[in-house]
Amino acid sequence: MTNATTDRIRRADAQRNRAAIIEAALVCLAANPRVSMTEIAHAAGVGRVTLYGHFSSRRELLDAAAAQTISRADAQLAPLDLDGDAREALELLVTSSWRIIDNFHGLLGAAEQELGADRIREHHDQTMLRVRRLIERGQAEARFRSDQPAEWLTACFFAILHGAATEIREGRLSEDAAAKVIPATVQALVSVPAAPGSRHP
Amino acid sequence: MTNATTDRIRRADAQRNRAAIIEAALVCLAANPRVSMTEIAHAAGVGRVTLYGHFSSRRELLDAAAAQTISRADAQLAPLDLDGDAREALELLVTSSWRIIDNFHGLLGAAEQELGADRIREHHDQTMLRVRRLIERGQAEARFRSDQPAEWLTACFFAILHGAATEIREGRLSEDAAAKVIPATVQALVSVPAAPGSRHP
DNA sequence: CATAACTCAAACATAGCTGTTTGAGATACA
DNA sequence: TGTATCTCAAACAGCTATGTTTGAGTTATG
Repeated sequence: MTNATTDRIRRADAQRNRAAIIEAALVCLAANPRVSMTEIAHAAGVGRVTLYGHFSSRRELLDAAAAQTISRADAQLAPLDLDGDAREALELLVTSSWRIIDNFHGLLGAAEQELGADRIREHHDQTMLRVRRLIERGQAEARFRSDQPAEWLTACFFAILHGAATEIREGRLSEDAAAKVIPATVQALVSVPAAPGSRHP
Repeated sequence: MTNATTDRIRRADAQRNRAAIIEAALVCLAANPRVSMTEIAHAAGVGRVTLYGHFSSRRELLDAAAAQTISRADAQLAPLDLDGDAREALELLVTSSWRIIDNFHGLLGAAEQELGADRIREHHDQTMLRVRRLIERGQAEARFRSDQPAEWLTACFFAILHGAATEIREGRLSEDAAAKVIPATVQALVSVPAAPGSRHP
């Protein structure tokens, strides 16, 4: 089984299994960045030897999973126009990205142990920077709270997204409900707080 | 070296080392629930054999770390009077607990691999329930937003606290700054949002 | 000061995981 | 249908980490 073969000439079953392995890797890594290759194989419904037949090392599997995640992120995030109203831009970003950011999280965790996994880190850094820039712009325009550092608000953004992914993974939150609460929660995070003296109804 | 010996009759150096090992375990587990015993020993400034001299297994060390965390939590959280104004109660809870909740997080992660680590899970569940009850009360009193499930707001509470701990651990947030932004962020999470039509300054 | 407690380098055994090989059976495809 | 690809059980090798033992040196304590 030569891994240098392009997808185009793989048999149907090999293609299916390869895709299943990558998907299983992303799911398992999100839950546990140190998941074993045996578990990933099992989650993909293939044997361990088959997994190694497709990816000769953990590193190679991580790279393939990263490439797929980056490709998906590029397809979903790059086209986003974040130049309009900061609130609406943030909501658009949240709505488009919350599912995929959890994949980054798992891969980043795994990448910590694999020296050289620069691509995934760099891509995630770009995403973080993008979020941060948007938050900074919202602050400059007084659309977002500026009493807290943008860096902290960015960290909160990701914390909430990952928290949501965990809730979904553990069955406590449905995807439908998530699509509603996540954007609202992120908006709450960045909203300018009411004046200290004002009372809420 | 008999581990059944009570602390009272341990030599001073043994007491110091034992405490250092537990503390190192909590710190290391918070960063990585699967940290090796070798790393914990190193972080504690002792040899691996010394660690095993004090704790005959990973499980025993986890239990001791859990016992200490529970004891600290009890000392710090149990006396809190959460019966007053929901906003103030939540702030009190945040201010008192954010440092210790990260210890629970690491221990819970480690506990996932150790069947029987029920005490730490149970204690954490109690804490979660306590937060959730408070949030529910705040919702019932219209002091907190009720358009999102209390369960979700509880998850966000913990996500923010853990996010903060990570930021501190990685040097991006100082403890001083954390003491300011965390309570404000948690308040933002639960605050009743402004009416959809109102505009912010 | 004498002695017990404590520490730890070195070495050992074992378990679990990664990575590899082999060959028979299954699957895909022309 | 023939053939190449693909899969995987079984087995192997090597590595890492856990848990254990030994004995010499260090530290604490009465």
